[in-house]
Amino acid sequence: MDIKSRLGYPCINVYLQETEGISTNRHMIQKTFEAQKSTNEGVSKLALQNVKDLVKIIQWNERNGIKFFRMSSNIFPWMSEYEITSLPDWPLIEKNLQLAGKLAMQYGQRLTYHPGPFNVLASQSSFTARKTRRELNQHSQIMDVMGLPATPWAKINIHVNTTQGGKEAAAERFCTQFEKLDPNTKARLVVENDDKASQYSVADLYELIYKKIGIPITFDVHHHKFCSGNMSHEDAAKLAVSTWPSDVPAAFHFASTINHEEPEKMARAHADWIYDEVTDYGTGAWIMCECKAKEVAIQKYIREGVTHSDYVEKYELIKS
DNA sequence: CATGGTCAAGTGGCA
DNA sequence: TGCCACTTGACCATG
Repeated sequence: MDIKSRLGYPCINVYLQETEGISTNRHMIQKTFEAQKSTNEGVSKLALQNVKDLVKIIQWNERNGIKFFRMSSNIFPWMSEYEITSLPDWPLIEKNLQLAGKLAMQYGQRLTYHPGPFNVLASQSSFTARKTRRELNQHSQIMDVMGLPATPWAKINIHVNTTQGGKEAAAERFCTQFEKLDPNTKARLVVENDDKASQYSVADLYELIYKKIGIPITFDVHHHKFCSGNMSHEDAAKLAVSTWPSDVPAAFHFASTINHEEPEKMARAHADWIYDEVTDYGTGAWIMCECKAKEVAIQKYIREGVTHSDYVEKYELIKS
C-alpha cells in the first residue's frame, strides 16, 4: 500500500464544511446545555446531525481515496454528562453509527479517536482520573456500536498529559488507571510522545509505559523535534513501530511547524500546509497529518509535493 | 445577518 | 499572573 493511501486527516473536512455545511462538530455552550438538560433533546439533535454527517464524510473519503480519518470527540456534545444510549434520538443515532462503521470497514478505512487534553488518566486528582476513565470508555463504546475492531487499528490516542510527582510516578499512575478501563478501551488505547522536553519522549514511553502494560506508541514526527530523548527521528520511529501488534499497522502523527507561515508564533504550533516530506521510514505506518488545512493539505501534497513558502501569499489572495 | 467575544474540562511553558 | 497550545473552532449575544 503506497504511502499516499496511508495519509489521514483529523475531525474536519474543510471542503464539505464550507460548501455544504457538513460537520461533526456541532456543539453547545454550557448555558445552552444546562437549559436542555431535563430531556437532552438539544444534544440529541446535534449528535444525530453529527453522526449523519460522519457517514457523509466517510463516503466522501471513499470517493477521494482517503483511507484514514480521525473522528471528532465532539460528535456527542457534553458526552461525559449523560449516557449516550439514553438520548431521545438514540435508535436513529445508533443506526447511523452502525452504518458509518459498516461503510468504513467495507471501504478499508481506518477510523480513530484522539480525546482532548483534558483527559488525564495519570492525574493526581482521583476525580479527574475517574472522569477520564469514563470518557475514554465512552469513546470505545461508540467504536463498539460502530463495529470497529477492538484493536489499535481503531486507536484511541492520548498523551500521559502530566508529569506531576515526576515522570516515573506519573507513568505509574497511568498504568494503574489503565488496568481499570473497560477491556475494549484497553485494547484500543495507545500513547503518544509529547512536544516538550520535560515530558515523555518515545524512549520514555517505551520504558515507562510500553514495558509495563504493552500498549503501542504513536510516533508524532513533529513533537519529536521538541522532545527527542536523544534519539534520531528514524530510530524513534522504528522503536515506536516495534510496539504495535504484528497484524495492526502502526500510526504516526505529522505536522509542519507554523513558522513556515507565521515566524513569530511558537514553533510547536501546526501549519496549514505540508512543508516537509512525509515519510514512514519504510515502516508501513499510517500517517495522520495534523495540518490546519485538513484534507485539502493532503490532496495538495499528493498532487504537488511539499508546499513552498510563496504559496502562502497566493493562498491569502485566494481566501480574500 | 454579520461579527467579535466567549467558551467545560488539565497541564506545562513562557512572556 | 495570565496567555498559549494542545484533540477539533463553534456558539450566541449584540449591533
